[in-house]
Amino acid sequence: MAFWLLKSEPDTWSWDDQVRKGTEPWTGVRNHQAAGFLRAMQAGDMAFFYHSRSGREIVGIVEITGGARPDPTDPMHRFVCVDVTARRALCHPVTLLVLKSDPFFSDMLLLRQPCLSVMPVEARHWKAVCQLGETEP
DNA sequence: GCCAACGTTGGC
DNA sequence: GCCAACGTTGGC
Repeated sequence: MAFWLLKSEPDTWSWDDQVRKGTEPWTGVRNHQAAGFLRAMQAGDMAFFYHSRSGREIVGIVEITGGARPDPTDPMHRFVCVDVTARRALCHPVTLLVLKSDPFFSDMLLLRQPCLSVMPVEARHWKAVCQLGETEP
C-alpha cells in the first residue's frame, strides 16, 4: 500500500465537497509527471487531500478506490483519472507553513516541487503528518 | 538538436 | 494577479 498527496483548489473542489460526495473520479490532471503518479496508484492506496491556492493545508485523508483509467474529461484521451473516496478529516489541518518550518519535512516533494499536483509521500512523512493532524495513520 | 513560445500549476 | 518552475511543442 502506497501513500500519496492530491492537491485541489478549495474554490473548485473542496474537502467538504469530497465528504458530501463520498467517491469521486479525480479528473483534470494535465501534467505528465502528475499523471505518471496517477498511473502508479492502486486501489487501497491512501492519499492526503490538500487545499492549494487559498488553503495551503492538508485537511483530510482519502482512499484510492479505483486504479487509473482514461480521464473522461480529456478529449485527447492522453491523461488518466483514479477514483477517490473520503475516509477521515484531520482534527487539525496541517499547514504548508508548519511543514516548511520543520526540517524533518524538508525533502518532501510538496516543498521541493511546489507546482506538482499529484505526488508520492514517504511513510515516515505520512505518519508524522497524521500525528500533527491528530488522526490515525 | 537548439531554443523560444506556450500551457499548466500553485506559492506568494 | 503575478511570476517561477516545469514540461511540451514547433520553427529553424
